[in-house]
Amino acid sequence: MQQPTEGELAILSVLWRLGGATVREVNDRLNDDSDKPIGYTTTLKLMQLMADKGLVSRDTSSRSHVYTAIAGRERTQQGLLRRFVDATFGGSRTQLVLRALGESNATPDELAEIKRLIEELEKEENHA
Amino acid sequence: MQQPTEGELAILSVLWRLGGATVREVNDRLNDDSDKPIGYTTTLKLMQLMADKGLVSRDTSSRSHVYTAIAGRERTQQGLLRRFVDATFGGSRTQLVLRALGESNATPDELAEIKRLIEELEKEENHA
DNA sequence: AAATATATACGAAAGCATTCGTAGTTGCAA
DNA sequence: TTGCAACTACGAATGCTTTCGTATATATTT
Repeated sequence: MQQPTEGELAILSVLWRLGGATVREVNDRLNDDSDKPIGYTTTLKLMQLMADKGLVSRDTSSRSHVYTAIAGRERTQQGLLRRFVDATFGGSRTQLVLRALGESNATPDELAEIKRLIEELEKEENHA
Repeated sequence: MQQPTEGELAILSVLWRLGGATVREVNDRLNDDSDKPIGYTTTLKLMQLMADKGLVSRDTSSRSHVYTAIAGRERTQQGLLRRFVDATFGGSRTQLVLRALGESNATPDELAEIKRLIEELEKEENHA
């Protein structure tokens, strides 16, 4: 599965949230969040290209085609994360985490959740 | 300070390691790690553009100009991280961290270091 | 039925990063 | 001093993503 570009990722994010959506719906969502408005045909074109690449499927049975993400969210995030860590932190996920936590405004709950995960990982270590 | 592109970041990484370096030195390093060789003039051009953008400074007193990073490593990583988290994890650093740790091969030492950081952050929480 | 709104399709332009060819310069070695 | 090696400068080509204009078809409203 090919990695999405930044524009494609924005569209995938909407599809992950909505499940399935028309170009109109996606384009509206994109323009809700966004500063600079994106033209309808721009979104359409991008989604057509994504269909060609296999990132999304589409149901063309009604006039307004309904698109659905094929690319999985976790898998896609993992792939992008790998690229980013390689380029920016020399491949060290730990460095990334340290930098991310260092300036995050993580809430106590979030910190607790991360700590819990770490403790689980440590348990796995011990079992191995 | 403008964010570097991916190619520029690769060059900055070398400069951060070496302190100051000529185009030849940077190009050699890039081609050490890399699969696909990068032409000398390609690196030269990129570094010239970086000088224009203020990402690096250069000492032109000798024939081989010596380049030095102006962009700081931590600051640059922070900036790139923010962009990435916004695009890929909807701005949630916590999500990023959870995903990064979930599949990392972090060593026990690294896990311990992250835990230590979290505990420090929790202490700060309490003080506030 | 005619006018209007909303779809898809698609070529092409625009924007940006990267790559390279080539010209011209400077140092060094034969 | 002649020639070769290494350097800078820079225009231009390439490649990729994004954006948009326009043609065309299909629904909906008046």
